[in-house]
Amino acid sequence: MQEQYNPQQIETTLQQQWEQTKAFKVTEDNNKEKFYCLSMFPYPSGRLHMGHVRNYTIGDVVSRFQRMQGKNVLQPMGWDAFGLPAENAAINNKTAPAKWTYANIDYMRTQLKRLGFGYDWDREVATCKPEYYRWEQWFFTRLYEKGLVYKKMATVNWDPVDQCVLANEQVIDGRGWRSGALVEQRELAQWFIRITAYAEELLQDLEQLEGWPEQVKTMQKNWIGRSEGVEITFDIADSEQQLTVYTTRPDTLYGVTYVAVAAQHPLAQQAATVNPELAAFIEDIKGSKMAEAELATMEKKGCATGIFAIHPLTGDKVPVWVANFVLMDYGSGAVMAVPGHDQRDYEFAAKYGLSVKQVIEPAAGSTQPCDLTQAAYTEKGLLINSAEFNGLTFDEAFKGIADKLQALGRGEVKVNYRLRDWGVSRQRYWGTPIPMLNLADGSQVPVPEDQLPVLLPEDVVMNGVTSPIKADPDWARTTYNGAEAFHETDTFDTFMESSWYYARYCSPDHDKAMLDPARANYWLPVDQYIGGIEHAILHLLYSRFFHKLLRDVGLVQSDEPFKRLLCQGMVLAETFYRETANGGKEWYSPQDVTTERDDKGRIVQATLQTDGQPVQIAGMSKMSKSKNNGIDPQKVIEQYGADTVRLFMMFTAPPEQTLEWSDSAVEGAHRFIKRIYTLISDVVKAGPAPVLSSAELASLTAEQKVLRRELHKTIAKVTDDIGRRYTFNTAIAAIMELSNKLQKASLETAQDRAVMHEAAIAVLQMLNPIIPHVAQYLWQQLQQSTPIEQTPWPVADEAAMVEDEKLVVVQVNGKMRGKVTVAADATEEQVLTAARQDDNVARFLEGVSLRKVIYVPGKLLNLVVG
RNA sequence: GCCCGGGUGGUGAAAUCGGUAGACACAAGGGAUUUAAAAUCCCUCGCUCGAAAGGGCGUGCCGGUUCAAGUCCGGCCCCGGGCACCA
Repeated sequence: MQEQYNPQQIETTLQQQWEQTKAFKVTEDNNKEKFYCLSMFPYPSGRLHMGHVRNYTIGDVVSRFQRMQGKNVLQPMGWDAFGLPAENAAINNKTAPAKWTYANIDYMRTQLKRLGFGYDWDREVATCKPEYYRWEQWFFTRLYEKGLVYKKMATVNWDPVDQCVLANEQVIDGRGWRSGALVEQRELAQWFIRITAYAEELLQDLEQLEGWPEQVKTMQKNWIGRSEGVEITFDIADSEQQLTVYTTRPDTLYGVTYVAVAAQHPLAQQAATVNPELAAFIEDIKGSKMAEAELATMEKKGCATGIFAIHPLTGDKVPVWVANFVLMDYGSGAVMAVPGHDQRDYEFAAKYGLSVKQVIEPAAGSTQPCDLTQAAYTEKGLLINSAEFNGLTFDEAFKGIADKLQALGRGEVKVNYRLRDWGVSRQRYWGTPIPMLNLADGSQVPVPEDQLPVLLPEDVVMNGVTSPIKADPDWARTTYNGAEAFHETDTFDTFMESSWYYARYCSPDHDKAMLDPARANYWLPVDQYIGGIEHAILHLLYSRFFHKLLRDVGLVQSDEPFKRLLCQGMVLAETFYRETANGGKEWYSPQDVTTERDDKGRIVQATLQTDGQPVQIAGMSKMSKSKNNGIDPQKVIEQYGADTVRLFMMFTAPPEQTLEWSDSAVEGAHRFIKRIYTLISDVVKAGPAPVLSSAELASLTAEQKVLRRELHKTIAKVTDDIGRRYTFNTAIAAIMELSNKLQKASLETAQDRAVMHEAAIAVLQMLNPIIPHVAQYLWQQLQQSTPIEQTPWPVADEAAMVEDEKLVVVQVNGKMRGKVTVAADATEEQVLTAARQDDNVARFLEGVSLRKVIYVPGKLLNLVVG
């Protein structure tokens, strides 16, 4: 055994062994319980960042733990390889997106291997390979045949200078990121998948996801946004036309004083042809961005159309306005406005001098003041000014008004969802070509199955504006039934690829179908999925949707893809900057900055290493390129080894919380490994240890018994912390406490050594999922021949944990005044007697009478006095 | 703006079902070892009053429930994630 801990040597040696023996390759085995542990696959951006390291360390710890529980564990890895950054990098580096992506994958794969993650590398997938995306294309054509795919006009961000579509991310302050031109909204025909057809099931099935965080389920529920309301038809005055709105507050129908429509609404468009002021207004609001956040915070603007709608119950004429907060893409593109009982409508009415009508008055128990000169009254209450519905409650009025509208043929009760269909068309190159053909007559058909895949050319030159497959007139040209046809040149949203990769890992080599059902159904659903909270809605909802689609075409049997979900927090680091001459900020990497602390340990000054001059301290922030505060995992591995990085990640914060990078905490993690190294070293040096026989267990000294009790309590806690609670930080803390005690324990007698040996074995096994390299190395030093990851997890011995005494806290009026040690089976009276004998407790009982005694057995005694 | 989280010592955190607030670490201070340094080991460490025993205060802010509140309830402030074309 080497005197010094040498992580580089230990880790690379073991990693080579794992690679050569394919130590983590798995196949289906019906004699073992399966466990499918999946971490969200990375986008191959160039190098791993700390967020990846954290995500994959958690996954690896869970996988290795489950393996030691005797399960058949599948832990795969792959690449979410299509996406926008590859196109940008290709332009900047004068290369092709494919070449850049493959180079990144190769580099990042070596990084993952250097971290010692136990992946079955034979299952690796990259979504940009035809072997992968061909099945996605095939699946899309199936969905088309099932009527779940359709084409419609939808709005995109349009850069009028570069003549290209921009992602929301590429629009900065309303301008194109490259051209700086004011972005416009433009309508394009795009493909949609009918996720709304599954809205109800996606909502209902959240209930079976017991292993999901409540927070994520709530977010999905709100996103789907099921509501019950009434769809109401308004006639248009002096016209045959009609206008449809949806409302969840039909009880306020008598309070409607105007109707608002989107700029693209047919009525608005029509009115604009004869109304120059309206036409100018519509032109003006075309520039606003399409993000919902933008929409909600922007100034509400409107313009009267001159058109009037007829109130379906009163017959009154109400004006129709165009408003910038009504979107054509949502619902019918029109809303009824009740300024008396909706705050947005109220503000809009106030701004444009529209009338406000009160039709609800507060019911008993109302918490909101009702003063329509100040604000809308938005609570549900009792109806007034509503003809025969006066005096009714919300529920009564809902039904009464809905029934009346229905009888008049002017409305019906309808369940509505906030969820919108999934637009999957992207006007970019580096993605899966959409497998549809445009025919001469303007219709579209799916690419026939025998012509799949539609290949994306990889050897291309990017000009930064037009997609190479759009720029090349020959790429799209083909034939269909002997006639000329053109391939769709849009590609899929990259969420398409990430919506089913978890299933492809089960049979990644299958070339006859999307999945091999036998293998897929052995492994699926995923038992534990781990990834960032930023995916709580979109990716996880799309994957759940895809799983149901896969089920409905007969490829999988389960209803949900991920049984249990863990959302890990972000990784933050300190940020430092200097103001530049033009008032901007130049950010410096924390790795190039030296900090000084005051005597309380607070950072008081930071200087740049290269020039020794001070920099501004700007606090903790998510590791990012823009703040230049990313810490390169590679450097840390070179300095301390992969085990230290893994231990730091797991110890410093619970997995779902944000984690703050700290160089000194990394040092601390490294020190702990060195202490374990020394501890095992001492055990090895102390000489051979007998196995503890039952006779010896009976003859242990008091100290040995205490040590064994600590050991087995620790085993119980660590097993619960890793296996059930996923609080790896407290599991590690418990092992640290135990090892602090082991360090002080005697190794003199054979029996001492036997107890210590038992503890050393268990400590290494418990640490193995977290720091597998050094654990295996030390394991070998203890003359253990089976690789540690193949050994069963230690089991806590109940008999060893029995305590004969308990510490009971004594409170007087809820304040801690003393502690008494009593026999484990002491009665309440005995504890009370012991408490009264405590000097300090007695002091607080003097001169007052005991009114009440609360006793929590074996834990706490509260004496209420007065 | 809407939806979802979070806020505890100098710092990261712990307290699992309402029962000792601060486990385990980091930083800092003191000491041992060393020719010296590194490494290692030992001690102190929420604030405050006190020589000590011990007392008072303390989990973002205000209020409530309870024998007992970091934990439950109501209101507020601040920070973070998502908002449908970043992944």
